[in-house]
Amino acid sequence: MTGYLHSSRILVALDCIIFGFDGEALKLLLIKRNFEPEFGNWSLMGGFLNADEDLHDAATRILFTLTGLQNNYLEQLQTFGAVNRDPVERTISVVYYSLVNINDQDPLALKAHNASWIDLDSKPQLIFDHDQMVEAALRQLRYKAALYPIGFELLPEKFTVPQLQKLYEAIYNVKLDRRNFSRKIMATELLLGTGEKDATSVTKKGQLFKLNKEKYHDYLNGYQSFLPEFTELSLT
Amino acid sequence: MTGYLHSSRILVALDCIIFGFDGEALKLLLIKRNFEPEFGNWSLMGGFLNADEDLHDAATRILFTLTGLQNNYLEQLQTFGAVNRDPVERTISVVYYSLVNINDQDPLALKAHNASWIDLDSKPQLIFDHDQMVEAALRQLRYKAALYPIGFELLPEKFTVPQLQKLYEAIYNVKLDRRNFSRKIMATELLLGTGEKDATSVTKKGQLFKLNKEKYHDYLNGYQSFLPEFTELSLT
DNA sequence: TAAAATTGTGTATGTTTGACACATAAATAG
DNA sequence: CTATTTATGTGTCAAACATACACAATTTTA
Repeated sequence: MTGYLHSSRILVALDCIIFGFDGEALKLLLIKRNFEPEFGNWSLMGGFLNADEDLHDAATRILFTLTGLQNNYLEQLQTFGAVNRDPVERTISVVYYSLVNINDQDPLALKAHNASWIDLDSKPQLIFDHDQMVEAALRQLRYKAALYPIGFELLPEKFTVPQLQKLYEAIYNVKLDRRNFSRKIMATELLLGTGEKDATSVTKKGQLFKLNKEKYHDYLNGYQSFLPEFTELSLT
Repeated sequence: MTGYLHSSRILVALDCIIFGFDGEALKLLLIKRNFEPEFGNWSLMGGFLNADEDLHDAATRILFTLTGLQNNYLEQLQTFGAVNRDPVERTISVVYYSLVNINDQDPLALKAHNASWIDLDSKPQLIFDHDQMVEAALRQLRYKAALYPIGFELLPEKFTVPQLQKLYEAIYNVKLDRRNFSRKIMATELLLGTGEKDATSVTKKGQLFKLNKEKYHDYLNGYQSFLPEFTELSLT
């Protein structure tokens, strides 16, 4: 029934949950607001939809503005539309979440927006309904990462199996068995050995792998499912 | 960054995908439009968000208007926001999907809106991007019904195990083994026997069950997962 | 009254998960 | 430089689960 003339045109915002991983914990890129409203409080990065702009393009723009990155994993999450969610003016917010490699971002852009990476565990209270948005994003990340190998989006191009394991442990907040995890991952054929060894880590032993792009896209397109057992984990 | 004054206020529509089940096939409640634009073509039921109305309330209102039903399963799916998706005016559409018992609706409301139940398999082409919406809704239904027992929302209060099986076969477009399905379902403890037998079906033998509401809510809240093996099915 | 169809329960097999042992290589402490 | 500690890579085994298939009982249909 779209297409009627109608009087209620409404402000459409976008907010973006940006996930990163530093090798130990899941992190969020948050903004300490140096502008009104809610000056001094923490929030997600956001912006408004322009009249001549696709929704997804707007999310891409907002992400680029903050991180300097353009080709990240970016997926629409949900739209928040309670009447009083923004006290200033009725605004609905289309929420996206993004997975980025924490090393790739533009530090100047971050500084300019007063943004910093915060451990998910020690997240401050956010403005408006942004806490609910983060909660929903984490749920979605957990679901999605169980069926599709999107976790790799959070890692650098080359990584070790234990690094990958730590990532999944951080996402699902569980301890996994090294041996079983390794076997499982290797069986997916998603990892290509590079022959190199990890030089950055404290312990130098891990073999560096990179992603098998072809297999990766097969999994993304759903021809096979990734680690379905994680779908059963209680998501506390 | 919500809260700025900003000039781009945009028309916000809602469209609703309504799933039903007639014992054999999954069905959609669709509208043959007797109004402009796109007069004579098929579309989803939709409407516009009022300025003083929560998003979810608006979806509930639209569903009620068409079906006369108020307490159905109703979940937000995704927001569609391509610039030219609606040729009349820039409109973003927040899409909801709903699961209803096909016997419970108000026939007068359906008539008044020129709506009818159409087999998913023989769906006509819909206006604008509504075909994409239906596709996304089916994907979501398949995902959700694998982890949560929301399929029951499509059945009458009392039903037989074979009826339930047919529903899952329709949702996932597969053939399931009677014996294994029955065992699996009984193990969930979601079914309470009523002692009665099915009088309506051609074959009168099936025992009628009803839903164990308590267990049902446990599953919905994610304390256990339902039939996770379906998450692995190829969703063609 | 017999045959066909549908429902309910049982059993066997192959696969996968999850728990744990051992060997090897690298880093660290003395 | 050597021994100890730490982290990584591969292997085995039992329990749980999915899958395939057999048979009995009841109702419908011919």
